[in-house]
Amino acid sequence: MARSSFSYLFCGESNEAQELHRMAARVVVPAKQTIFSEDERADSVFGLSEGTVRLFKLLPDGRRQIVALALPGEFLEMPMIGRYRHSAAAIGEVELARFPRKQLVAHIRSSPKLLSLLVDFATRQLNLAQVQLVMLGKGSAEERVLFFLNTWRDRMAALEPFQPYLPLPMWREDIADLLGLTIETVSRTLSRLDRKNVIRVVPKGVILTGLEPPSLGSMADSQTT
Amino acid sequence: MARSSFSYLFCGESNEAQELHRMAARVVVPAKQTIFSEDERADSVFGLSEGTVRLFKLLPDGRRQIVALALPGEFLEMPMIGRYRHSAAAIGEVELARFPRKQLVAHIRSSPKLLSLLVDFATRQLNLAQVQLVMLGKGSAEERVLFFLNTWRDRMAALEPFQPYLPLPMWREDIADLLGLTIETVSRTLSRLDRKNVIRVVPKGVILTGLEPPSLGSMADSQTT
DNA sequence: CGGCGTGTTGAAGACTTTCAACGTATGTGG
DNA sequence: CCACATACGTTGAAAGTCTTCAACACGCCG
Repeated sequence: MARSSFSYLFCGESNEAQELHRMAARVVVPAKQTIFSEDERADSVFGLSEGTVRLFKLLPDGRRQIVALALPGEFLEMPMIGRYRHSAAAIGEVELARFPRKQLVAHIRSSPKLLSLLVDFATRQLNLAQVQLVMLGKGSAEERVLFFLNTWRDRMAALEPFQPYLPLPMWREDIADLLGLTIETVSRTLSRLDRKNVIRVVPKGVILTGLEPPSLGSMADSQTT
Repeated sequence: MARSSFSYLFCGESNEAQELHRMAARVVVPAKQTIFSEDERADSVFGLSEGTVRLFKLLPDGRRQIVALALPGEFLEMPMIGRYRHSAAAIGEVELARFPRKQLVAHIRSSPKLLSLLVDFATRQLNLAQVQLVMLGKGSAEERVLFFLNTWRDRMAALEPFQPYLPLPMWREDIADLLGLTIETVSRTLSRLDRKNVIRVVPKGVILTGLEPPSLGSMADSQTT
């Protein structure tokens, strides 16, 4: 099994990973394609092997809020639930592991190890969501953008060694919908940070020149003792 | 064991509830008292038996964001984690079940039933957080207040039969910090909704006169098939 | 009865959004 | 290989919403 497959990333090198892997179908989805939509029956469960996926909710009038950006090793939704609670779409081309839900659920229920991993995963997601709540509730436009860049940098660093060049595979619209801003405000804020020499805005990313750790701690760890 | 104890509310009438109950110490905390603070070592895990608890994060400059309001039957934090990820404070007087964390964790790990319940709980919390993300990111002041009232009404209805009078045990400041607004804006918005005959503002609550279901669906269910 | 914590209302100010125009990049077809 | 079309990004000016600062009202408890 490849080190870059979802099952390995989620479970590590274990029997559980092997078993998950056997159960999964590899699916490649082209950029910008929808993977599933909110309220659909969740007959499949998806794990992300490669690429970035936006998880979002739509309001009746078309407003969109991104609730999370998924990275490799993460489920696109909580697996035990029978209906998708948000929509998912590929940002660039992505590679997914698709599981038949009934089969996956039965397997998870029978494995304390997997249940524990799932609790840890959910805990991590909850932490991420709550930190983002703080940003949306209390942060100015500049704080939100800096928070996003810091968070993104930390999450990327967990996948590959740090580089001053931080790739941003998503569009301005995605950043805006994640931070509860408009694309214009995001653009203006990035420009202002560039003028202040905090970052350098380059195509498809930024170069971090003067970025200190965020004020909310790295919320990536879910130490499980 | 009382029907109103945390263990019963969390597990239902089962052996697991009995065992949890044995492990718990009953603690009563007076109104406004802090229960634990963010970043402290989480040697105890708390479940809520009675009352309302605010879970919040503080920014270095003192700004406060409430990430959730806990109701009876809910853990105040994810139990498997060694350090509190947010602070908790009693709104009115509350009754808690306090568990020694090491013991509780060991017990949970050994019980697939409890692990499953925990996954379901985490899933529900994640859904709540994500719906709130949408509100904070995309909602106007009026939408946020209506969303809060609807959500609160739904959560209360799950505990006791619906009444047109909706008690609001928390202060204006809590509502403001939950919705990412100021107390003045909350107050003005409630007054405006009163003038529009959508609600009637009364001491310690509101009377719902013309409130339709929220636009985001009841996010209380985490159907687990 | 008085005082403090809490809630409401008003007016000025700040920040983000909206609407609009312009710039830049990418990719396809001639 | 260039030209143009389209999608994405940036910038400006006006407008709107929420915040801030301030004053006042209400209610509870000593």
